[in-house]
Amino acid sequence: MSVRVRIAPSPTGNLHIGTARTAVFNWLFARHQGGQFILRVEDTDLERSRPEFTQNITEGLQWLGLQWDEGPFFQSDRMDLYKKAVQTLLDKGLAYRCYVTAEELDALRASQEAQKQAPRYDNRHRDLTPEQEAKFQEDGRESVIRFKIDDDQTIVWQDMVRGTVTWKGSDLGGDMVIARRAPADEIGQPLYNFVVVVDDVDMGITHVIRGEDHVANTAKQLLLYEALGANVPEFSHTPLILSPSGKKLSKRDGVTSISDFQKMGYVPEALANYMSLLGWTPADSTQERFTLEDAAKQFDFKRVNKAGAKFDWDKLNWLNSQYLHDMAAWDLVELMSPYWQEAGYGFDLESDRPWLSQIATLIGPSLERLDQTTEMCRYLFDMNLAYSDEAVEHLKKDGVAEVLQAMVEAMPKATLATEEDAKALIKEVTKAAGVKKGLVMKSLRAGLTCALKGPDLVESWLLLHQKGMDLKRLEKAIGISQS
RNA sequence: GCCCCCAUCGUCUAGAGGCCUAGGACACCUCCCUUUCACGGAGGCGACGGGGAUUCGAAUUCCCCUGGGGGUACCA
Repeated sequence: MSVRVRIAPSPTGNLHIGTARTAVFNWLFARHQGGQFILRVEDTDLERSRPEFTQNITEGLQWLGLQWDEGPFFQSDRMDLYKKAVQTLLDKGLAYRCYVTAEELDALRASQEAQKQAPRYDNRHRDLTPEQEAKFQEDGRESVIRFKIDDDQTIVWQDMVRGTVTWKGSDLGGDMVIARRAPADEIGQPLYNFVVVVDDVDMGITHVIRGEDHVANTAKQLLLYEALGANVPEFSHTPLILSPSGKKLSKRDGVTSISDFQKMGYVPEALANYMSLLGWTPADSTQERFTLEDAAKQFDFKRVNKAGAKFDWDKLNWLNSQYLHDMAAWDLVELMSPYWQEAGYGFDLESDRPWLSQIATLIGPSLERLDQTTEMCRYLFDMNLAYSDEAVEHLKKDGVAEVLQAMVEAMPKATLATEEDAKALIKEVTKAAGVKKGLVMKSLRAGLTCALKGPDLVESWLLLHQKGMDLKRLEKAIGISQS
């Protein structure tokens, strides 16, 4: 039988990194097995689900390179199927209507808590007589539908990452609600744990791969498979991504949605690479950089960890920088240009092509995240750029104005097309002014780039020269130097 | 409270009884390259949570403790 897996995000927020990592594992497994990867949007919570989140999720998955083979399917389109399944359980006597009110339930929980007992439903309406039920209905009580859970049973499954997992029926909290409150002659909105099973069965899912936070759900769902008379899939519960403080990563931890990572200038290859490394290692554990395709070739749950992994920005940044450094100049230009545009820099992708490529070659190796290109390249675009304090301090030193003046005078007579040209000119001015070369270099850097740190000076100069920015900058710098 | 799970450098991890004086990567430190900053290169620092047990031999097996995490909805 061919492998079928799914990612089942809930559109109650943007694509979360935890969901994305689960998607990565599902995708890798599907590809490794030559199976199908299915996208199912779990929007049974009508209150919290929003279409823009669905869009964010699908775009994020595609951006990461996690293309699905089937879907997206929406649970909100499949309500009839679920209600029919609820009815089946009702008919089989495996589920029943429970008329307990929210207040009664609260009271029950409060007393359990007071006695330091685990909160659980006491199954009080499991065996209502027809007369009792009629009475509740006459009183106008609505009902939820509960699935019977036998306290005495033991639930066992072989988890592909955790091995044998055992659960006691009595630790499942009593008979579980599978459909929300509704008038007693209707079936209310079916709930998560139930619809998941109906869908996984209906869609022929062979392997359920999800986060460790779902283990208790799996125990409940296994009972539902049995009740529905369906084949049980394999389960894999992957370790969670933890915040640097060690807790399950949540929205509270700052950047957690894939679209935020994208905005910050992470490339999808790096992020996907990093996510797969969080909890999985290739057979050759020294191999840290790989594409999703390469990982898929050898992906195996035997090499997935059980312990949660803390999210480490440093390592992600490093991986991202590696992808950036290896990128062809023009590819990098295309990724950086949106940031330049946003900053209001003037350039033309067509006519400035060679110039832009040179910029990419120059700063590419220093780039860790794409968004850094804005500040890193500002001196190449912005004539109103402010001088750094250090640069001003240097410019005001004795002799600097003279050096710059000598350069300004020598420049119009020289050609500045190659590195050699620039170096020759520096040498010439250094000699004529009778100063140390270091002073010329530093002054030039301050005058030309408005800072004391930055990319290679000569290369930068050449780039500035092409746009006629060098002479203007130096003249402005002389003004500062003499003020 | 109750249930379940986990436990190797600061972090991600390799390790499935002798190959371990515990390997790699990130971070950090030093040096080299470079009259700047990065990049790159070469080194360095740095861990088997504790206690028992099994064994000739344990990071690797078992038990207890401790610590951490997850779950405990008419959310997903």
